[in-house]
Amino acid sequence: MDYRVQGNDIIVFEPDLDLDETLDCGQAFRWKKIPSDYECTYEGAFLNDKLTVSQLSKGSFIFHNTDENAFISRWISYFDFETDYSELKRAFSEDETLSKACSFAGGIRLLRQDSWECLISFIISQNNNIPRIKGIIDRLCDNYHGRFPDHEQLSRETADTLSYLRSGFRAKYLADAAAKVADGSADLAKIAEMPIENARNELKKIKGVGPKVAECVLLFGMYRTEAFPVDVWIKRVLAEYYPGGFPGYLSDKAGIAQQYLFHYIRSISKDKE
DNA sequence: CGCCAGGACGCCC
DNA sequence: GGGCGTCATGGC
Repeated sequence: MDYRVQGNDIIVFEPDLDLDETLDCGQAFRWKKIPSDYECTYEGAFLNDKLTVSQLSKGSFIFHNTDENAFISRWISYFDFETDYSELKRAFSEDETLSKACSFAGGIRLLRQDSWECLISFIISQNNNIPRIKGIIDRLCDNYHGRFPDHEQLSRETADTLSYLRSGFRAKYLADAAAKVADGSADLAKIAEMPIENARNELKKIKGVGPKVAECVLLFGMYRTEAFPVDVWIKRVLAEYYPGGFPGYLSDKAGIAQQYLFHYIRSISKDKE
C-alpha cells in the first residue's frame, strides 16, 4: 500500500483492494454505497470514526476528508493494509478452487472490525439474509443518532424495547449479549487473546451464539484468521470441492480463504438463476 | 402460496 | 452425541 496526502484527502494505492468486493461481501453490514462520479463510493464507520471512501480506478482510492494521523491510526489497520494479500493469494492459488475464487474477486480483504459490533451483527445474522441484516442494523444505529450503540447503552434494553428493530426471535439474544458484555461476564478483549477453543467456548455462553456466530466474531471482530465460519454456502463449497476436507496447510489463514470462497460460490449460484 | 436466509435452542431418543 | 421442529421477518 502506498498513499499521499492531497488537500483534505488521502489518495491510496493498493492493487489488492476492491471496495465493492470488500465492503459488500457479507463481512460488514454498515457500509452504504452512495451515488458519486467515481467508480463507487461508500459511507461507513469504524467505532466513532466515520469515513467516505471512493474507488477511482482499479487499485486507487480516495479517503475523503481524512487527515494523515487518522489514516495511520485508524484506517491502515481497519483495511488490513499492513498485510500483503498478493503473497496470501499466491499461497491460496496452489489450491485449484481457491485459485479460481481469487482470480474471480481478488480485491477482497479481511476488515479488522470491532468485536462488540461484530458480536451483535452476527447474532442478528442467524437464519437471516444480508439485506434484512443491514436493515435491522440500520434501525439500531438510527436509534442512536447514526452510531452503533455501545454495550452500556444496549444493556439498558430488553427484548420488548428492541421490538422496533423487527429482529424477531433474535431480540432476546441481543439483550443477553449486551448484559453479559456490560457486566463483564463476557470480556471480549480477553476472549480475543485466548486459545481459539477456549475463545469459542466463552463466546458460546452468550445466548444466540452457536458455532457459526462464534466463528464469525473470531474472524471478523478479532482477526483470528484461523477461524472458519461454515454457513449454508460454505457447506456447499466443502461438499462440492473439498470432500476430503479443507487443506491443512491453509489452516492458519483459513478464514481469509473462506472469504474468497464465500463470494465465489454465491456469485456462481446467482449466475445460474 | 411456499421457500429461503452468513443458525441456535430445546427436546427427544 | 446426533436428529428434528421451532423460532420472526421479509424478499423472491
